[in-house]
Amino acid sequence: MQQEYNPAEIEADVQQYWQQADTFRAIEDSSKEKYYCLAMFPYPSGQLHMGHVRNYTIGDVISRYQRMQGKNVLQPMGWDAFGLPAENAAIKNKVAPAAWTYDNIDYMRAQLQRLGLGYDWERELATCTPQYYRWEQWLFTRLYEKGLVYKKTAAVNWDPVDNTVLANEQVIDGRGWRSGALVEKRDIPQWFMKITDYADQLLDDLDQLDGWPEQVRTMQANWIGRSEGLQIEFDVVDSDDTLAVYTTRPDTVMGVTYLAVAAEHPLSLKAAESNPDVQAFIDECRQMETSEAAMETAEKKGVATGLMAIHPLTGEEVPVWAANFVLMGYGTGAVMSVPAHDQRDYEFAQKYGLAIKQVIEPANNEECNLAEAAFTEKGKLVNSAQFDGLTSHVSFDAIANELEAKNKGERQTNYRLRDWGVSRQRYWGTPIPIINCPTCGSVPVPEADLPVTLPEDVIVDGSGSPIKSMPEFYQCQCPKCGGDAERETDTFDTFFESSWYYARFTCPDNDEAMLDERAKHWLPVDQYVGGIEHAVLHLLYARFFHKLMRDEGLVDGDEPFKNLLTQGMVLKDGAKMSKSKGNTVDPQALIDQYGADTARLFMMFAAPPEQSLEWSDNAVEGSNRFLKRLWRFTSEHVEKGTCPALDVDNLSDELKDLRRQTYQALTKVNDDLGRRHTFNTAIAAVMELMNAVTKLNDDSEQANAVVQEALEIVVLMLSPITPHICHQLWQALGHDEAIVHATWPDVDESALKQDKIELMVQVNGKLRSKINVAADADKDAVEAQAMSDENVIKFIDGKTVRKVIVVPGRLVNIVVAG
RNA sequence: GCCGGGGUGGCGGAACUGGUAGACGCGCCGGAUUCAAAAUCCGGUUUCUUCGGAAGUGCGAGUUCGAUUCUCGCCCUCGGUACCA
Repeated sequence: MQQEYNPAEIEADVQQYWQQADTFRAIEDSSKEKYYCLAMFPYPSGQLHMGHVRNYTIGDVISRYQRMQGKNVLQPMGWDAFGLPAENAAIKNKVAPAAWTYDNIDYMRAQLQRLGLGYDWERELATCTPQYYRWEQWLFTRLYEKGLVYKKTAAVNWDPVDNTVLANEQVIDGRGWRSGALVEKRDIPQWFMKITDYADQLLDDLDQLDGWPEQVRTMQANWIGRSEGLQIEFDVVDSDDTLAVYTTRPDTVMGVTYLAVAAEHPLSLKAAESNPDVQAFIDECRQMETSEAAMETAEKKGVATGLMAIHPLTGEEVPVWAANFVLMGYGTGAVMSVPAHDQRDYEFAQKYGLAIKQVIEPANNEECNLAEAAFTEKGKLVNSAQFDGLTSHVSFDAIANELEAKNKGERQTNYRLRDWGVSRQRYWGTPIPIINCPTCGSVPVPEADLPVTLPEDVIVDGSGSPIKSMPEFYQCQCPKCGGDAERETDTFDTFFESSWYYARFTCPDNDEAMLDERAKHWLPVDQYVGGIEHAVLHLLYARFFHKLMRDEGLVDGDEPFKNLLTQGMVLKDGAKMSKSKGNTVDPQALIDQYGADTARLFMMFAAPPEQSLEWSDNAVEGSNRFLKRLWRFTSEHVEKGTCPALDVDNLSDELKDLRRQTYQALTKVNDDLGRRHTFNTAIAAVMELMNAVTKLNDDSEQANAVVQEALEIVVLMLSPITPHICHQLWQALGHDEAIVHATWPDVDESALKQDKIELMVQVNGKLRSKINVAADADKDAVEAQAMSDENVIKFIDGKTVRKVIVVPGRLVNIVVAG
């Protein structure tokens, strides 16, 4: 064994061994328990960043640990290859998005291999290949036939200078990021998926996901936002029009003093024909950003349309206002306003001098001051005619019944969740497999004609998608009538591809079907690992897709991901690493300098996976130092030659102690790796054990045997985290079989036994002494020993003992008076 | 704005079920080794202190024999907010 730790050499050798032995190839084997571990696949942006290193190391550690538990592990890797950055790079560097993407994939694949991640590369896939995306095109046409897909107009951000649609992140302070032009809202026809048809399932099935973090389930439940309420119809004065609004607070309906409609609402548009103020307001609203955050934080503005609506219960006339905070694409595009009991309505009413009418008073004797703010709690009804005196709760049914009887209202379940708009006016994505025929309308591309292949040899110049000006792409015949028709030139939202890749990994080579029996073998994913930023959108869409595929008979079970680990971000100087901030650290430099094992060890040691991780050059050095120490110590130990068998019954106290520490560390690491996924504390436990092993000052043969046992367990415990060095150390410790095939060690319970344990003694909750007691001592004996302790007497002498609390195995607290 | 996290020494973090606050590592300080340095090894390291102790986990209250942990109200910060992935 070499004296010097040489990671570059070791890692190259070990990686070559894995490759030659095809170690990580996953083959379906029903005789072993399967374990499917998946880390969220990367967008091939060019190089790996630290977030990737962290993500994939976590997945690899879990995979290797489970493999040592005897599971048949599947750990695949692929590329989320469609997306905006490829088009931006194409404009900047004048390369086609496809070529840029494939180059990036080649480079990043090599980086992943250099990290020693145990993937089954046979299953690699890239979503930008027709072999992959043809199946989502196929599924889309199936869903079209089922009526789960429809077309409607929806708003996009339009850059009038670049003549292109912008993503929300490309709109900065209301202006296009490249042109600087004021961005406008533009309504265009787009495809939608009826995710709202699955809203109840997506909500209810969250209960099945006990392997998910509670916070993610809560976020998803809030996002879906199921509510029970009432849809109420208002007639419009001097018109046949009616105005529908939805409310979860029918108890406040008697307090409605105005209605608010979206700027693009038909009533606003109608009013604008004769009212230039309304037209001016509509024009102004067209220059608003479409993002929810921008809408909610923008100044609330409105204009009276001049129209009046009739309150369905009181018959009173209330004004109809157009307001910028009401979204046309959400609900009915209109809301009822109760300024006395809704804070936003209150502020709007104050600003425009609209009436505030109290109809709820606090149920208990609380104060409420409507001169200062709205009273938004539930309570007791007042100024509400026949409903006076009812509680908010009881009045729900009374008012709903009354409105239903008058045919002016209907109980309704609503969701905050909106249908999924999947159309993108971009080039680098999956073509939407629809043909628009002047006579037949929208016609799905027949299965035999799939895939609709995206041309890859194109020039992207920032003035819109190239396939929109390629007749050879869009000119076609209608599959129904045979007449001239045009292909859809929009592409899918890239969340489409990432919504089912986890399933395709089970059978990526199948060119006859989207999925086959292997999907039923491997799914669900046993452990999914990825960034917390995907807590809602990606994970919700993937859950939706799983249910769609289930209903097509393609997969079993309701949910795709049994357990979820959401990892935190990698920071430097407290901020997310980004090119614009100039605070990036290149993982390649880290690997080149210290090797993959040091990179992996640092990543796992610096913080628990769910928390953000602060980058530190010094701490990397520390991780490297530990590996060097481990290498040197093992090498020195091996030099001493083979050691005799352990004689566990005749060891010195010191050696017994070391054996106890060894198995205490193993117990801790078992729990940290297997259950808690707190790799940082597992590593700390191993370091602590190594400190104890190093300190042992005993040259006897039996000491050598105890050290051998400890080192073997240390190497086994570390091997999922730093697999290369452990592979070599395992051989040096005298094993012929590669450590990757070794099984996880068992705890020797007899080594953990202790005769005496240390207890803390507190007086009035303050630590005053520590006592050693027999491990099996009863409460009375422990209490007596604590009371007679010298340091304790100092604090209780002459005082009345009120109470003594004995927490077995932990502490004694003596409560005294005076 | 709304939804969900986080805040503990000089720094990253530990304390898992309400029971020793600061494990482990970094940094720093002192020592050994060295002609010297690097590397390595050993020891110390929350703050204050009259050396008895006292205070201390973002801020302010509360529950408890006992609170980093539970409750309420704030402050700061991060993620998401439906066309970034």
